[in-house]
Amino acid sequence: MGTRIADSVRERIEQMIVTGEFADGERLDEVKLAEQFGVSRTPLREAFQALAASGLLALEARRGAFIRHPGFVELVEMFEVMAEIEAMCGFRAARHVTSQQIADIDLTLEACESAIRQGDSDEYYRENEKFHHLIYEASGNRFLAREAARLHKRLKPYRRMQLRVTGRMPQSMKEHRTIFAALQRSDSKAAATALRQHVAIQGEKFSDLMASFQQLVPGKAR
Amino acid sequence: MGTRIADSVRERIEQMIVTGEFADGERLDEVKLAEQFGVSRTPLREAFQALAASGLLALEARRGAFIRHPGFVELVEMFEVMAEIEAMCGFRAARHVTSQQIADIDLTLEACESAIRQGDSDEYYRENEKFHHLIYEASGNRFLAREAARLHKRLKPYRRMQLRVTGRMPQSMKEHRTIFAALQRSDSKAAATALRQHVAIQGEKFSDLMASFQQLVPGKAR
DNA sequence: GTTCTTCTTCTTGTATACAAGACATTTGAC
DNA sequence: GTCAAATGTCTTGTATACAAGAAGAAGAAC
Repeated sequence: MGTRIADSVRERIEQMIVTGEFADGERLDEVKLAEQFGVSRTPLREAFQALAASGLLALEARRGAFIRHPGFVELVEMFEVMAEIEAMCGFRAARHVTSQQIADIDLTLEACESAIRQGDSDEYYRENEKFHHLIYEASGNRFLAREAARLHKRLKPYRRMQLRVTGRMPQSMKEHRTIFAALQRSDSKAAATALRQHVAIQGEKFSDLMASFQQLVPGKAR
Repeated sequence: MGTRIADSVRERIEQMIVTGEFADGERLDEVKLAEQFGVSRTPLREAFQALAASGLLALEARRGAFIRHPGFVELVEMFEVMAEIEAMCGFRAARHVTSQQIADIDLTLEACESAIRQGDSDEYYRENEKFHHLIYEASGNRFLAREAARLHKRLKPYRRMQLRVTGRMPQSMKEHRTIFAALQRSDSKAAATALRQHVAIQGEKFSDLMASFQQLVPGKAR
């Protein structure tokens, strides 16, 4: 067994949480889950700790582990921060990006367009993710890149549902092109603004997010 | 025994790490440390996991836990991000700050000045910390506030040594006043700029940081 | 003499056993 | 009848025992 049980358990639980398999505030029973997964409590507890560190779980001393879905307000707050972080990445990327990175980004954009033509939203999603990560890297600040990736991952389930909204894909694509153009001509401010706009929750995106949120976390109005 | 051993152990190790008691890359022996602290391996391992999540430790599968001091480059990168996060807090705080919060901030500033007059750098440090945290809170974005506090804590040891540099305290104080004035007149841009400047590593602060870094993590040039 | 293989030992990863706190239920007193 | 206290059960926190992988040393083959 070369792989760590604790890690695989963590991923499985994480998946279950982000797909909305647990209600908000629900208590996770160590023994039951361990039994269900066919492992002992030790790796399960380690998984709990990791999930708590990511903010998906709240560990209360001697009380247990509780599912902690972000409320709608917190979600909007997170997107607000994400927008600013992405803007920061873009600002720096416009100055530090290499021609190799420009070429890489160009490739993902073409893959994105191909995905749209074929109506393959999963493929679009994957390439979209690559696009953003490439910009994080291009910022030239590796700490920033890691933080951006972390937050990006945290927001994954909500962003994904948003993309399914009709007409969002071509609009998103257009924004990608705007961002790319700004990077190409090393226009820091334009890159930052375009990325901020691209990520920020405003206008109809607001109600789109709200809808996907309701779908994922029903009954948590706040 | 109302407190969790795992937590107290985590804090103790954290303290040991940030005070430079371990060399970079050093491997931490579970058994030895457990023995030294008089606890079993279980809470110690949990502490390791938490420290790894904070980035202070690198856990390599079946190899062990290794001390991971940030290199100088990474440190500068972290301060760069911190500056931007603080700017973001300030920008939002200028719009959302309540009169109660203004009063609270004012109090810490006066405490800061009193600390300077008495040459009490520890007291100044504590009030300085309060000042920044109040601004995080005043941003009105609780997620942002949490993230800012997290990064702030991470940079604690390096900032602290910087403050000891001669003449830094009054300069820092002046900047606090500028920030406060911007908040009072709800000038978002000025608040953001002032905070960015206050936190950013530039000019002589660069060499100050380098010096304190060398002192804390000798022999890690990068 | 060098290199590859094998064995030993050490260390981490996992399971299980034990202790102690928290919550609920029941019983007793007012 | 209601409230409080005590006890019992359940769950988490900690300790220890066991298994498996990795690094290092020793020996054999070339």
